[in-house]
Amino acid sequence: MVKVPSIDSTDRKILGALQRDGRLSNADIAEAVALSPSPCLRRLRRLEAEGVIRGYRPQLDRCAIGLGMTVFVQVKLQDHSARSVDGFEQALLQMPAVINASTVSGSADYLLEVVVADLADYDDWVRGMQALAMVREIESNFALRAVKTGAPLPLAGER
Amino acid sequence: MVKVPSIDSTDRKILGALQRDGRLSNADIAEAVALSPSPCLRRLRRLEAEGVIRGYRPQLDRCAIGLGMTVFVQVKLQDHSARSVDGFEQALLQMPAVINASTVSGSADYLLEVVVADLADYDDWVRGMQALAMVREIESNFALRAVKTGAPLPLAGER
DNA sequence: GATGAAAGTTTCGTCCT
DNA sequence: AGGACGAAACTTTCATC
Repeated sequence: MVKVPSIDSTDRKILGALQRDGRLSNADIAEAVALSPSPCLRRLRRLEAEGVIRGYRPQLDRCAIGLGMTVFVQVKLQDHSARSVDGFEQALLQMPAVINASTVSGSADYLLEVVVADLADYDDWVRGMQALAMVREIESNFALRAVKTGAPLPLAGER
Repeated sequence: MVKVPSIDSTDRKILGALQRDGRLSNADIAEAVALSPSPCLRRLRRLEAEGVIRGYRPQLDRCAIGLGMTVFVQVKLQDHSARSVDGFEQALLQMPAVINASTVSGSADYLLEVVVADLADYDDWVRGMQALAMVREIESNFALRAVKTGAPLPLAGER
């Protein structure tokens, strides 16, 4: 039997409050969800311990820290041997510019989100990627304008 | 002349510490960057006020909150009239399932990241998207396995 | 930018309902 | 499982060097 954390409606309210402001104190969360601080803190710690909350992050303005360019990169591998797959994924994990990576359905094997300062920086990064023997094909799609970024996850039956 | 927030190396250290733990107290940040709390707090408040730090968010386990499916959706519009573009983007902003959206180079106009509970939920969402008159084409690429998610932004000259 | 002190919060253990 | 209380720890803010 697999462990089912089972999030109830109060937990969802806590997560919702935290998504609005991730630095809310327990007292503030408790007030927001109409609970007293004690059970609220117990729930919060449980959510953290069970991994529902994996951590906390500041949302940074990429341009302000010199990362003006976001690129979505589709990658196809030469083959899907364990050696190629593991080697490639290991390489991804060691590239700071790659902030998100998934295997995907469709014609590509991987979809990566890459952040760099500028085109020259991206060129450097692509060369490093092309140097990997297991990489067959790389397609780059540059983000031109952010329309919606880092929206909170929908917690209810929202669509 | 545009405002240049000008982030120095100490600011970058502060942002780096916060990216490791977004709930760090000012005292802890100060210790991590080898500064006393007073100037550290001043810098932190400045970074927040200038929008370098746009907010704080918990990193949630999508599966644990019932969002087991992530889909990358490429959308082409019928035309690029202001009416179509504005209408479409307005619609995106009102869809909770769309957590990221950018215009992109390449054959598609937009790349969206959509989170839903399951295929039935995604089908519902796609129908809503197809119902928009300005949408010409939708291509869905399902995330099969996350290799790297929500990595911290590279702050130095990292590549 | 550093230091030190005071005031205000937060967290957490414990007990009770 | 939620609520209340109290103590300890911590954070922030301020004035001063």
